[in-house]
Amino acid sequence: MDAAERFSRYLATNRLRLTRERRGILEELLRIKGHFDADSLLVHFRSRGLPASRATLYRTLARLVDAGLVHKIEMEKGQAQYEVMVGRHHHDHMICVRCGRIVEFESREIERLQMEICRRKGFSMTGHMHQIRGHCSDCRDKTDDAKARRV
Amino acid sequence: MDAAERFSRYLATNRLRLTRERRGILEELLRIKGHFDADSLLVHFRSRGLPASRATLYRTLARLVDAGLVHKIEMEKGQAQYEVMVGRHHHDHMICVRCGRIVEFESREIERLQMEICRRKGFSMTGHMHQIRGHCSDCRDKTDDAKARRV
DNA sequence: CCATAATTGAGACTCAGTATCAATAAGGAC
DNA sequence: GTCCTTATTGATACTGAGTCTCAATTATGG
Repeated sequence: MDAAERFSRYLATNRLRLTRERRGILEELLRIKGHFDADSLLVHFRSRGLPASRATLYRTLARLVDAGLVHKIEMEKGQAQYEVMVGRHHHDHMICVRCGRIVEFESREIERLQMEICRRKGFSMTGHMHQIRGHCSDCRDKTDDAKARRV
Repeated sequence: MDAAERFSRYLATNRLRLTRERRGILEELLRIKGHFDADSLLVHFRSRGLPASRATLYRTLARLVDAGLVHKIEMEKGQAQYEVMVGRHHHDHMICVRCGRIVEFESREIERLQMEICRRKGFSMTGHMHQIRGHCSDCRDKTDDAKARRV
């Protein structure tokens, strides 16, 4: 079952409608790789004359997240980032506080420990957010250089 | 070394000044247990006639976070939550999406795995945010009841 | 094709936090 | 203590990211 099909079914089961805008947005998103935010997506759409207002983009992204086709990455500040989850499985993110680079990671072991913690505390998990903040390999080197020069 | 002393030293080393407002805010925070947000803190201060404007509260909280005396919990939406970290060590949070309850957890093992992941990816961690979202024990029961009734 | 209800888009609005800037007040030098 | 420099404060304006409103439009089921 492909992404379009999955979205159709999601919409149908929720008594929502498959509109031209929704179809267009999903179609275009499937072409995008990596992370993006809602407003740059709007610019992208406008620049190609694709139909979609700001409101509709935000609304459709929320639907796609709900349908499990897109993942929203809440940032500490600034705009949320999104990524298409078609053909990928769950992962978390390391975010470079210097250059903004987002590096993915996954750990079965951490996921398992999380479940275990929830079980112990009587919590039923619906989701989680695990972000590691720091300097990516490139920026770490630059920072080291800066330090070295300063000494 | 107590909290006031730690804050003084932090301010001194950063060429910042220990003002009446800053002293008062820290003093009052030390009385508070649990989690709180900036605006309810403002209401609290106003109701007792303590001196502090909204701007100063936000600014001072940022300083206290920087000094390591307070921890800021970025929420998915709505206001950030804060908690005083004096005499406590690091932990992460489970947040009930139904009632907003915040439950703390800690896992040496997860911390260790995080470090390991960073090492492997050449990332140098400056911090992390790990939030588990779901239903707390109370709300889970309520939800189950609701489901049961619906059937 | 019709009726109904969901959707859209333009722009107003909200919310949480930040910036501005003149008045005030620390903190160090003397 | 007095003076000087510079940080701080508070009232308020502003910002950014996202949400809401509502009349016009359009998908869907009958």
